[in-house]
Amino acid sequence: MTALPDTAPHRRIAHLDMDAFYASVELLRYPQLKGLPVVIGGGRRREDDMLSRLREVHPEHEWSEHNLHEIPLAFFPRIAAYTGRGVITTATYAARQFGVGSAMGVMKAAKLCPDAILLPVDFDQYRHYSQRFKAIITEIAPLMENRGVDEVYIDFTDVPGGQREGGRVLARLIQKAIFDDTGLTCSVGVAPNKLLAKMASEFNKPNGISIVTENDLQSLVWPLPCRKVNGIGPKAEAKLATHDIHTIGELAQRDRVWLMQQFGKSYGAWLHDAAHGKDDRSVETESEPVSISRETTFEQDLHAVRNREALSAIFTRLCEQVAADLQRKGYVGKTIGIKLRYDNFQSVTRDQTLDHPINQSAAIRHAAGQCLKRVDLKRRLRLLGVRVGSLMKLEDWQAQNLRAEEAPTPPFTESLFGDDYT
DNA sequence: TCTGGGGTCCTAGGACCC
DNA sequence: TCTGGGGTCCTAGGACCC
Repeated sequence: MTALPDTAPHRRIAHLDMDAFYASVELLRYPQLKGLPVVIGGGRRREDDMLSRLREVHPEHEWSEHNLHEIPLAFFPRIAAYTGRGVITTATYAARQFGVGSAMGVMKAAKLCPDAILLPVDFDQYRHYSQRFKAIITEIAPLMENRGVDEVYIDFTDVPGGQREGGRVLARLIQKAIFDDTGLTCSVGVAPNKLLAKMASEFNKPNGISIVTENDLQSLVWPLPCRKVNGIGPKAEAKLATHDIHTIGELAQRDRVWLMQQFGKSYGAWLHDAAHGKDDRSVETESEPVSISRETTFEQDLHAVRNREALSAIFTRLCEQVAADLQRKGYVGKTIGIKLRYDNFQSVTRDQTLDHPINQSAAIRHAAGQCLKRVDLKRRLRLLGVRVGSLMKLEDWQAQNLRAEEAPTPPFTESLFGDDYT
């Protein structure tokens, strides 16, 4: 029997979080906004056509994508001019000083910081930079898990240099490689698992690194509010507070069985583990989507009868968008559902599972139309959504179909399902 | 001047089956 | 007069995350 080498690597998991990602990408295009309060969000309907306005006012200058950095500040839209229902996606650190933060309504932010510049979201641009920084990471450390556009987990354990200084050396290398290529900064936390790494990446923002080991649990993690745990949201926080549990340390002191009685077997046990820094989830490099959906909040609330035509057109468009998404990504799905939100913000969903998976807009619209018949349409609506779930790869479905020698599903045509949502 | 859009996962009840 | 025990699938809602 051979002894384990005494150099057996410690599990080292990194969480990397881009600093104010959307806003930072915008600052690369518009460096003249550096240091100013800038807010990204609001979405749709942005009279953003700064270039055409500039060409009118300053025709002596050749305005193009190449001199965006010369656009005078006066030409940037101010948040105070905004009217609509959007929320904020990101704010620069200068804007955060005013108490503006993500998920806040734009209108509320306008009150807090009326001089802030409001830029619309530009997902294509963010996706582009997202792919770039992720490609840089995987060149250095191939085991990377996507957590959305601006976050990843990375398994440092077996990467050369990943153990040095607890991961600090590799974290610094990755930070530098990303900055050299994109000009963007990020914050990294390295810890024995994802849970702690996620918390650690927040310790030194922006452009920071923090290293956490098992021994740091009591000193660094236990004093934090429970809400800092990824998985404890506003509801759980409030319920914990009713039991006089405010910090992770206070949570850790509670009896496991008692937590399971109060919060349910599964969540209670998880709370107990989390408070003790336990988490054995691995870094997953691949994942298959479970559902694909599209939804939209209307500019004004709509009524099913009085705004029937508008609603019907929106409904059709959502179905077409979902179908296009499915086709582009190569999926079919057999659970078709709708979601709507009433003017009082209450949401309801209905869904229906078909015999066969589909990806055609007309078929989706037909099934979703059936779902729509099962909800109360007397209240005014503020949101409508269409979802396709129980997904499978189109190629798998086709292969399975051939094997079963089933008759091919009849082609769906618009004329077959011309009926609308009532 | 309230409160986006895209997801995942969990729970819980009922249907249905063996 | 008293009524099993799994298992899986479907549906609705809700918590949470980025």
